[in-house]
Amino acid sequence: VPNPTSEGGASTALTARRVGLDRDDVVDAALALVESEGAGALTMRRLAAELDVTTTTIYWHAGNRDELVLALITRLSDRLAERTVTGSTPAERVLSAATNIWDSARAHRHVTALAYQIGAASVLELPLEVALARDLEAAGLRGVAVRDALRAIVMCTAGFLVVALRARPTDGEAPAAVPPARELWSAADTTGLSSETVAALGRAPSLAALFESTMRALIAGLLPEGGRP
Amino acid sequence: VPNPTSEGGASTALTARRVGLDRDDVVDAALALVESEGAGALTMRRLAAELDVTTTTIYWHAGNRDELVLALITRLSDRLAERTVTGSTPAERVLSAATNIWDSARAHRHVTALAYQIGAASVLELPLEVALARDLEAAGLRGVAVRDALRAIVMCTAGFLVVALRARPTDGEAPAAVPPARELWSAADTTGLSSETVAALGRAPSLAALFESTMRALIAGLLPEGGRP
DNA sequence: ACCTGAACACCGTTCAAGT
DNA sequence: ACCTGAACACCGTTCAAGT
Repeated sequence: VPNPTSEGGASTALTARRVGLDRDDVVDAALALVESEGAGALTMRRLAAELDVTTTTIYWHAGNRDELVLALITRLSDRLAERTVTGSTPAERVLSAATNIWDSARAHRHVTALAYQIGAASVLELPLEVALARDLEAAGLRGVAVRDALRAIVMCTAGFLVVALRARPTDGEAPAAVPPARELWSAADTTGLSSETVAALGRAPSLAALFESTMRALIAGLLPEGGRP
Repeated sequence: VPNPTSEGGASTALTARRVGLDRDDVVDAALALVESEGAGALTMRRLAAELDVTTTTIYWHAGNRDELVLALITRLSDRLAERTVTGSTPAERVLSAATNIWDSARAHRHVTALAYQIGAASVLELPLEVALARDLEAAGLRGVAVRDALRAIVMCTAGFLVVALRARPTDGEAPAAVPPARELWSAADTTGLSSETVAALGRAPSLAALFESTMRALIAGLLPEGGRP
């Protein structure tokens, strides 16, 4: 039986062989690993195996795990295509810029979830936040008013994302057996609430639809004259 | 020198001594550990040491770590004092109920952060969410409209909380060296943005003040006639 | 029923050593 | 400069065994 790996080529020394690995290679491999299998798959040993080196080689090129994770988030941020903002009214354009953050995060759910974990979400989203700031200025805001409106929009988006990005059972991450909303609300003391409302509270809303309507309400309250031209 | 621990009392067998431990004792100790030192301090060995037993004893009483964490969150939820809702207009009362969630989460930051991690935030907040639902109905909403307004408010609050509850360097959790907003925005490509706005974006906002103004804007957009009586 | 001791299969990280 | 091998101090979890 032929050996498919490490066959052919000048057989060099058994130990300390030169692999020709780059820091970029390590970060790229780490990013690919997280994108395909989630943050839980990124262990130093697993990554080393993927690159066919020892764990210590990872440390030499990319530092410890925290540094590696930050590097991989920055790498994706650089790669992230600038999304275009559409809409004719200020409110519509701001909504579009916010939706870009929402869509981009869901398109890279594993890395985004990891970025949230270590508090580096704005490192990842920076270019999209800049675009949002521009349309906030175009809507008539300035200085701290832009800052406050931007942070409000970004934070509310983050709130939607923490539930949208939650690891599903199919992900392998095996989330704890937390009771679903239906069980929670049927067991709660809901005296004073109409049964119609209690029933509705037990059903999960459509996140995408709720995100849009919430953002519309929020943006209308944030922009001068509700963002109408 | 006198031995301060395990001295005095009938010296029983060296192994398999009856400790008289309860499942409640284990969950209480786990809760106390997380409240005082954060989720990172909750390891099975550490908890066992705290209770002066072996790790296997924890498993026998409380199951694995996931079950234990869920139990500890449920325990705190039961203990959480019902907070009173104040205000005369519907909008004010809804804001008060939302602020209760915000305040309660910050009063129990470590457990709340843990609950968010495993997606069990609404287990912890359930009583406060019920109170919010009541005032949403009092404001004239019904059924799915209550559900959607409640989820919007709760999710936006969650977004603020993920940054408010972020582990500080003083916590021992040693967060990764993610660059502060100032560095981020001064290095970003901010062409088209006024320098006044760029400077503002580099400074962190007051979270508490921003939470209140954001909630006011959101609630006004969510309630019929903006929540005015 | 309640608890221990030992073990298994993992982690991140460090350090002396090789080429 | 670049990489290995061995080790340290941790994890969660299981299992046979004790009383």
